[in-house]
Amino acid sequence: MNPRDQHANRTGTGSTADSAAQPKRSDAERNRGRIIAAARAVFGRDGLNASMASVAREAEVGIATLFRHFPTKEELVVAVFSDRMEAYAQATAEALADPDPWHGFTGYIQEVCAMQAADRGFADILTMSFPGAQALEALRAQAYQGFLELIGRAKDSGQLREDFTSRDLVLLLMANAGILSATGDAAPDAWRRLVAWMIQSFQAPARGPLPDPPEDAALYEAMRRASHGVTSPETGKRR
Amino acid sequence: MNPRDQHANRTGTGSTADSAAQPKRSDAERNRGRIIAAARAVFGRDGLNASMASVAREAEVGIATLFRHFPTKEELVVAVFSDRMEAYAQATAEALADPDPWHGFTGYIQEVCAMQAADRGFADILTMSFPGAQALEALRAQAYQGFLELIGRAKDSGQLREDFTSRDLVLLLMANAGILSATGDAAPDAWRRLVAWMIQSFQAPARGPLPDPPEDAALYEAMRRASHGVTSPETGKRR
DNA sequence: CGGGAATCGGATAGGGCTTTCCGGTTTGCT
DNA sequence: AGCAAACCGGAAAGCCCTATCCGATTCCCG
Repeated sequence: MNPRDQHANRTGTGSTADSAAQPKRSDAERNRGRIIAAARAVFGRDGLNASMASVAREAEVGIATLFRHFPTKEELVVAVFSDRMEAYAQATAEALADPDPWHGFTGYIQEVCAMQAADRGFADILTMSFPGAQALEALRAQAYQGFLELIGRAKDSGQLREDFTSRDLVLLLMANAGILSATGDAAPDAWRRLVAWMIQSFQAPARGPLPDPPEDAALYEAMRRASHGVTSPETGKRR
Repeated sequence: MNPRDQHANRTGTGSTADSAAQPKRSDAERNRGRIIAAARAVFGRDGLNASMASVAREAEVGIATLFRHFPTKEELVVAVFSDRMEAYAQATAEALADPDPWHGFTGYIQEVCAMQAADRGFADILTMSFPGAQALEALRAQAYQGFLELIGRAKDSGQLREDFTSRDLVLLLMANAGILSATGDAAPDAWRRLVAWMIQSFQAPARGPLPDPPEDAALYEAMRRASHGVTSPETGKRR
């Protein structure tokens, strides 16, 4: 209808930033940078529930400018967190390089939880799934594969309980997100204590039986649902 | 100005319900019951973020009727959850009656976390503080005292790690709330696995040192802040 | 059974959120 | 310098939230 409606989706396939795909006007390029920087700050401080308006305010651009660059909130989230997700995936590689399997395993868990603590938005992302953002999900899958390898080595070395599952990391990430969101910056190091308790429990030998972990499919479903309250205002019942 | 504006605050001092303080009209009494029953169902299913409108809809009363009975959302919350809070406080008494200190201790933790899982609203309440609701806070304090006693006995029996603190229960409740809110009913038993991991880690002997737990004051501050996004819609930034 | 007061409940205020519209401004190229 | 295309950003639409207003209804008591 309106010839003005050709939203700028030439920047990429909707995934991460191709950076210099096509030269845009200088002010557009500059504003894109300001927006991403602002979003990084705001999401990091307030989590993914921060409003688009607050991002625009922080970036000192109009709200419409924000939506022209990122037609949907999810696209902004992907643009902002693709690099953190890369760091997340790469952390498994570094953990696998550790000669001590147990040290690599525990170090990885602590590192990931520290990343959650350092960036409230990233903490949300790790417990959500965005089926539409292939770039993000591919990196998550990559990290998952690396973690599986990490688990195998730690079990083989006899230092990780045999009944530990990759789903237990997901549970820990969800639990950690709960502590982070509850304590906020009133108790910024509280999460370390939880992680320490859990890691000591992961250590072999087992101290007792455990209830079965949730199915992979169930956890995926939960993560997929969680991402649905983010783009549009809270419906008042989800969660 | 308007002679009709004398909102019914004769019901009490603004705290909990005095129940049968003053005989009201039969329809008022009936509606109060419907509202509380509806709120119990809605908060239990959707958590404290459920809207007042949804409670009114479930109760099949007008929105104004709801607000006349409970002028603020917090008052409704207090009225609905005071009995659950009593059960919470009483659970410590039952746990203390257990001849095996460790069994009493672990049973209590599992019981409380199960209460969180069974009622999403109560899960929220346990990680929040409502300084204005003396009744609720008194019960919480009572439970806290009982738990301290439980801790002492479990430590004396040599089955609980010496470095366990009452604050660790708060952390566990926050972590559990995180898992519950993330998994929803996609993985309704996932929380049991977290609790089992944690309890096994609490068991003596210690497997290693732990980072210091957060200060009591810091946790209280966090719980106090958390309760602020509940009565009015999320501001999106909250300082 | 009738009247007055207590109670009900839809409409409304006022604010936040995401997303769209469109007149005004800036940019880059000639 | 000049001009068209690209871009900006405030205002507004549409939805959900808490909380209030006020005409219509119901209850209770004499």
